[in-house]
Parts: sequence; structure tokens; C-alpha cells
Amino acid sequence: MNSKALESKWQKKWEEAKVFESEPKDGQEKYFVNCPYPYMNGYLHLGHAFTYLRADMVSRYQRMKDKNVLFPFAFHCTGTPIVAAAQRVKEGEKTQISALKQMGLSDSLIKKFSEPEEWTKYFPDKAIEDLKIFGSSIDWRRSFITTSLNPPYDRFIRWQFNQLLKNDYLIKGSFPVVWCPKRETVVGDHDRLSGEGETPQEYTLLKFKGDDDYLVAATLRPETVFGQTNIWVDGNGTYTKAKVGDETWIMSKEMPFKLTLQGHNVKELGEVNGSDLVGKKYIAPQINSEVIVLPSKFCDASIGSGIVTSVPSDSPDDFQGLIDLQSSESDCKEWGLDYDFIKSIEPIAILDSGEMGTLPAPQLCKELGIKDQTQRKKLEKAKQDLYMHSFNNGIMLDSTDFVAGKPVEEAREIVKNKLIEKGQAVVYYELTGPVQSRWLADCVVKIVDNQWFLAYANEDWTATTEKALKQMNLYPEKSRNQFEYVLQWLKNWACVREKGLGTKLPWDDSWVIESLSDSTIYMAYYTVAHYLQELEEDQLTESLFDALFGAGNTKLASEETNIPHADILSWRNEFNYWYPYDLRISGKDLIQNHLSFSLFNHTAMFDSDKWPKGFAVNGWVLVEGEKMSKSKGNFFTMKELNEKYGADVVRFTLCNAGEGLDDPNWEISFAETAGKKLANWLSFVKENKGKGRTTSHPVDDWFREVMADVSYKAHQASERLRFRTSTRLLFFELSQYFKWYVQRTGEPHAELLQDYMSIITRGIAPIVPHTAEEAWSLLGEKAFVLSQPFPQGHKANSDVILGEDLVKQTLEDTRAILNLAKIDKPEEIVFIVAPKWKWDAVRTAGELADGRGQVKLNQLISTVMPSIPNESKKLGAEFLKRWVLKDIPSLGPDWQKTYSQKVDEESILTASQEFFSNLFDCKITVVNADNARSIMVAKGNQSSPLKPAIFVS
RNA sequence: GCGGGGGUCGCAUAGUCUGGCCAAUUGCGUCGGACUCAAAAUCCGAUCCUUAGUGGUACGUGGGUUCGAAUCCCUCCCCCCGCACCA
Repeated sequence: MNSKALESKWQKKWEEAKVFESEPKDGQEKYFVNCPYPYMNGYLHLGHAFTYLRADMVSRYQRMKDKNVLFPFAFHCTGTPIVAAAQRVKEGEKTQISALKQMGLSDSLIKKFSEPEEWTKYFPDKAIEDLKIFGSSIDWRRSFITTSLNPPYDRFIRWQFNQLLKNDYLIKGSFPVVWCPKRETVVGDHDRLSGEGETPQEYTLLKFKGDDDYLVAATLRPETVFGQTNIWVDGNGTYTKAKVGDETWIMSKEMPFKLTLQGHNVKELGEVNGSDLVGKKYIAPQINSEVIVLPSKFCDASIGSGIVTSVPSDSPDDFQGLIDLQSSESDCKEWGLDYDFIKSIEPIAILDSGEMGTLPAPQLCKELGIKDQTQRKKLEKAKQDLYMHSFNNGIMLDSTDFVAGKPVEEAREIVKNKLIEKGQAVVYYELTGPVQSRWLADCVVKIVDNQWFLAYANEDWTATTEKALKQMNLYPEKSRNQFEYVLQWLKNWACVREKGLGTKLPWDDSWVIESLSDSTIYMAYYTVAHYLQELEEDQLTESLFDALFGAGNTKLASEETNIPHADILSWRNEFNYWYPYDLRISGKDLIQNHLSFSLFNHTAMFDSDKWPKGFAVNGWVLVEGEKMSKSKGNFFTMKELNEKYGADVVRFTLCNAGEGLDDPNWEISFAETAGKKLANWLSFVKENKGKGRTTSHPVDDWFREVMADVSYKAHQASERLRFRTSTRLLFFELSQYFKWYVQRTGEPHAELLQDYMSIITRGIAPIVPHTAEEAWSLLGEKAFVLSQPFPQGHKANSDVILGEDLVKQTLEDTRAILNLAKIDKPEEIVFIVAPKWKWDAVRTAGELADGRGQVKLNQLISTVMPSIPNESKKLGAEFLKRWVLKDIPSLGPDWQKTYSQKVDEESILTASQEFFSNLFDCKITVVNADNARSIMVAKGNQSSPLKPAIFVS
């Protein structure tokens, strides 16, 4: 039977037996595991598969630990990407349509994809298919999609937001967004022709007071106002004069529109030539002294106001502009400027930037050899370097008044707020870079009023959430630092959008709840999803959700909904049975948003006994060490992988790809060979069922202990979700031991052979469930292996292990010697074991050893020498010296324990004589050094306990 | 820059918390051998240097602590994740 037929055979059996349809069971401990639902704008890929495999392995492992396991799954459709993509299909956009074609969709199907609904139907179906073929142990009855397309879930989210509002977790404010003026709409990354990743950036717009108007200049560095010496304008440009509020401002032509979008009341009055401004004087903010307007070539009308405040001490542009003017009397004359006055302008030191000094801009310009202000590239770099450097290292000088001595990072906020307070500046936004919408318009920043925020910055809420985090299990534990940091660092989250699929805000249907905010407590919904999904819309009342998930009255809910009271009670019990969830598994990128949001919302919505119990995070799947991407051609969907390799191979290789926070690395070459390894296991089981000898052999004890030991370690690893370690131990290492065992005994003992097959089959069942089921049935078992106990084992008996280690070590040493001596066919091999007196000496040394295992040589010699036979006294002294000075340091602190065990080297090696002689095809002699033949005495003197001397000829 | 995680024998990974039993796990690759007419598969052995074995060098760089460091401390270099309206 090929692997695919085998896999679907077992999937069908599981489905028929409904083993994954989880129901509460009194008296059985539950385990609820889940992972974030995928976004439904495409097929599931290798990256999804990794996280979902982890969830599935945990789920199956816990099942084998006799837990009642719930593993549900759902589909995320909230947000703009689906809507945007559907819109593109509607508009007949080529790239979008060819992307769908590449997914293998037919033309007629693609036509339907102009409606978002089609996406939310098609891809979930495909995802279910992929995950079923993958062998996922999911309770599919509880699945659903998000958004208003699914009324029960929609009502659940509405209930959640009503609760959040009622309990003051939502606050209102304003928020800057990227805006397309042509389409009059917010522009997300998915709606851009260019400028992906660009965001609104906050500037401080400084106001320079003139006789009857203001010049305005935007800056990212308000703390540098103390160093202002002049103002720059484009002398050849044209500016606009406009009424802003009650004041008259002069600014770039583009700016009035931007100001309007940012909530200002603007009325344009007319044009002003830049040249008319040159030479005028205005009062600069904060320093309240007059500064002169000067011409420059670097003023950019598309950013800010097209007017720039000049701080030559800390801005390379400003410094160079000034130098250029000061070195050209003719230019000054042309602009009608007083050359002597211009020459008298000097940079004013305002901050100490450490290694760059107190006048960093002049210094940097000199260092870089900048000649004039037209060297844009060099100046741009200088600006970038200086900006970062000062921000991180700068300390404000004493002359800077109320921020003296403060780091730049702090001073910036303080100065900005002070200027705003005094009416000398306002907050103003620009984009971090140009953005073009797919409606071919240049985008700008718009301030959205009435924006709702989830108040994650709220200190009380944060404190409660930190408490919840403290009680959680984290896998790996070292991710805790990151979580702790994020909880502190999270700001209020703008949780509603103007467009996209989703749930409408209950009290204002012009807003849609955004995708990260409608997915924070839905794990609770899973517990009763299969009931709620069957209800009529008018039954989905607030009182029902209160009764199920909150403190609501079940009788009241029953009356309002006409749902039998007993049903509501039983649903409520089911929620109480499963919740809280035990583990949520996701990629590490979700620590800083989704997982933390989820924790916040749990503390807001539920009592502490319903707070999450565990998070597991993992890295991003790499393919052959590279990031998976469509452009690199190493992008794999679950569908194609399932088809190409079969589920168990994908599971096996993905599991082996990595664990912990590191990025797992999936290797194609391993996937190519892994199928054989699994098939080999099945044939091994088939061939060896019921086989084995019934007589006993000395090495049987060893193998029994090894199996217990490996099982023990694998169990420990699995408890920590380290399934790769567990698989390596059971599937690879244990089979190495088995090979050795067969080598040693010729034929394994029947009972141990059956144990061996049972342990591995059960141990790999969470990882490769289909292969394991098949193996289990080949072993003659009727029940599913998925409900068998996971191997637990115990710590090994070290005496037994040590004896066999001696044989292994001796074999390795013998091989090494034969190899080095270049002897292919030895005639005789002699193992010369250490004499009794050496053992006695070593044990005595062990008794004399201190806490660190150290032994004083003098003390040892005087204690041991009397009992060493006369003829060996000289040898004895040498041996003791070597033992104390060389061997002990390399053996480690607890070396005594090893040597205090009962090991009879002579009899162990003698019992292995046949093994060695078969292997080397020669005579094997084991002899005690005391009885060594004369030619071997010298060799025999080299023997140590557990390290026999070896003589080959 | 900030916060977090890393850099290990051709590649990839374990070991680091709790220093010594670590020349260091496992997979892949490579080389040699067995089987075969041959190949694939499978099995056995080898895979830092040196050597009739217990030696030398080595876990990003440079220092330090220690009898002893892949493991602890400090410097520097490099890589990955996140830094928000994107799901």
C-alpha cells in the first residue's frame, strides 16, 4: 500500500470513530490547545503547517497522557486584504488574476472571486481539506469564519465590545492615517502601488511670528530650537498665504490641503514669492529673538511647509547653506543681504553629542569633505548619522534652559510640549516616504477623529495583565522577557477601521472592528461554537452571551431566546469545563501584538480562573536555510507538499526542522529520504512481529535499561514540547542502540523486541500518526495507537550501562589501534584488564576525594602504597601520580561514583569474547595484568580501571 | 537606535540555565567497504590534525574569572524577529 492510501485509510477510521470530536467528560482531566486562525486570502503553506503541526503534536501527545483533549480550528476573514483583492479581480487587474491562476483556479471560479464572500467560502474549505490530509486531530464541528458574514460570531464580538466599553477599556481619540485624496479613503499596504511600509510621522510645526503673519516650518528635532540662527526658504519658489484659524500663515502650495485634512480650518489668501521673504526678520519660537530669512537650494516644498528653520550647529544642511552664503558676497548682494551681517552668523552650541562634540554638524561636514549644499547624497547621509547619533548620545547643554542636562531623547518631548503649550508650535504629520495609491494618486496624512482605542496603555489594566502573565507557562520559558517588555510597551491600539470585512461597532455602524481586535478571546467561542452556529439571529442576544461567558442569568437568557434552560446550562458547563485554554501556539512575531492583546482582553473580560494557562512560540520556517518567499521559488503550499511527500513525511521533516525560538530549517533533501525511513519501520515491524529468542542473554538487561532510559528522556522532552528531541531519541538513537544490541546478541530477546517496537510506535505516534497506526495494527493491536500511553520509562540502572560502555569503548579502542597499526586481519587480540590493586587504589582515591573530586597525592600514596604488592610498588607510584594529576581532572567532579560501581571487567569482557572474535575473525584473549604473558607486561602496565590495555598481533 | 533571540566540527542542528564523564548529539552530505552483472535501496565503517589508543588544536572576536570554560563575566563584530493599523 502506498503512503497516501495508508494515510487516508487511517484518516477515515479516525473520522468514523469520531475520535477528535471532543465532549466534556466528568472525572477526566481536559487539555485545550489552539493556535491562531489563518487569514483566508490563499492556501495554507509550509509556515502554517509548522505551527499547526506543533499544536497537533501537543494535542496527540496529551491524548496519550490520558487527557481529554480539545483542538479546534477556525478561519480569519477580517480586514482589508480580501476586500482589496476581490476589488482587484473585479477591476480585472492582471497581477491579481494571474496570482489566482497560479493557485490553480479556473477562469469561471476567478470571476466569482470579485466578491469577498467567495474567498471566505473557498479558502476555508480548502484549508480544511489540507489539514485533514495532514492528519490533524481537529474537532471540525467547532469551526467558523469571522466577520458579519457569520452572524453568531459577529454577535459574540459585538457583545465583547459592549462589555469593553461598559468597563472603560475603550477610549476615544484621534489618529493619523495614510489617505488617498482621489478615492477619499484610508490606504493600507494592500492598496498601494508604491510606498509599502511608509507611515505617518509626527513633526513639530514651528511658528515664526512676523508683523502680521507667521512663517511655519516643520521639524523632527524640536529640541534644537535653542540653536536657531535663521530661516531657509526657496528664494525662487512661490509660497501660499492662508488663513489658518485666526492667524495668517505662509507655507508651501501643497500645505493648505494637508492642514485641512489634519483638522485645521484653512482659507487661502494668495501667493507670496520666496524672494519677497528673503531678508525679512521673524521672531523664532522659544528663543523669542529675531532671525533672518535666507535663500537656499535644499528647501523641498513637498515636505512640510517648504520653509526650514536653520540650526547650523546640528544640521549639516543648515550649516552648509550658511557657509555657502557666507563665502559668496555676490550672492548676498544679489539677494539684497548685508554681507557683513551674514558673515557674523555663527552656529550656537546646544547639545553635547559625545564624540562629535558640541558642534557636530560643522565637524561632520568637514570630516566628510562636503563642498557645498548641492552635494545631496553626502549631506543626506550626514543628516541621518547625526540624527541617530544625537538622539542616542546627546545631552543638552546648560544654555538650554529647562532641558539643560537632559538627554536629547527626553528633551525632545519636553520642548515639543512646551512650544505647543505656548502656542508657538502645533503637531503636524507627514508620511515617512512617498506613497502612491492604486488609484494613481499621491497619498497624504489625514487625522481621523472619533477613533476608538483599546486602552492597553492603561496602568491598572497592564498591571492585571502582568499578573496573568506571571501565572502562565511559556514555551520556551526564555520568551518571558519579551512578553514582559511588550506588556509595558504597548500603547493604546486603534481598534476600528473605516472599511474592510468585520464586525461593525455596535454603537456606531460606520466603524468596523479591525482584525487584531476581533480575535482576542475567540478561543472561548470554540467551547460552544457548534451550538451557537446553529442558532437564529434573534436568539443571539447579549443576555445569552452574558449567561454563557459572563455573570449573566441563564433563566433570563432562556426567556429572551426561547432556548431551553437546560441547553443554556449545559453550554455554560461546557465553557466552564474547557476554559481556560491550556496552550496557544503561534509564531514568535505575534508576541508583540496578538498574543499580548489576547492576554489583555482575557483579563478585561474574564475572572482570573479563565485566564490563559500557556503560550508556546516558535520561529519562522526556513527552506534550506532561506526565508520562504514566492519570488525565490521556495514557496510551498501544504497542498503540494501533502501531494508530493505525504503527510507523515512532511510532519516528520517539519518536526525535525527545529524547536524553540530559533527559525526551524526545513530540508528538502531530508524530505526526499524520510519516506523510506518510515516505510522501513513498517517493514521492520511486519518482519519482526512475534520474533525473537526466548533464552536469555547477558546483554538483555542492558537493552532493557537503555529502552527505559531513552523513553524517560523522550517523555521529559515531550513535556517541554520538544518533539524534535523526543523523535530523535526514540526514532534515531534508540534504533542505534538496537543495532548494537543485535550485534551483541545475534538475535534480540522476544519480549524486548516487542517492547522495542511498541515503544517506538507509541513514541512517534504524535509526530507521524498514520505510520504509527499502521505499525500498531501490524503488531496485532486492535485499538488506535493514538489512545495508548506514551512511553514513560525511568532512569537507567548505571551499573548495567557502565558494563556495556566498557565493551563499546574497548571495541572502539581496538578498532582505532588496528586502524593505526594498519593490521587488516589480526591473529590475536588480547585485552589486559587492570589488576585488582589498581581498582583498589582508585576506589581508595575516591574515598579520599574532597567535594570537588580532588585528591591529595601524598595522602593517597601513603594510604595506598602499603597494600600494593611489592613487585608492583614502582608501577603503583607512577600510576597514582598519573591518576591524580591527569585522569581525575579529565573525569569530572563525580568520578568516584563511576568507579565505586560493581564492574568485573574480566568477566564482562570474557562474556563478550565470542562477540569480539566474530567481529574481528581472530582469537580473543582476556587476561588480568597480573597474569599477562611476558611480552605483554609492558602493555599491560598501561591498563587503568575501565580502560583495558589492548595488544594486537 | 531600542527590545528579544542567536553565531558549535562541509551544511543544518543538540549541548550553554545547573563549568569538568565534550573532539562534542542527531540528520543530510562526502569517502571507503559489503551486497549486486550493474545501479538504486539497504547494511557496516570513516569523516579537525597527529599517533599501536589516553596527545594537540577547536564551539564568531579579543580579554577575564577558575585547578578546569562551548558553558560564567566584560569588549567588539555579524545574523534573525519586532518596533504598530499589517494580517
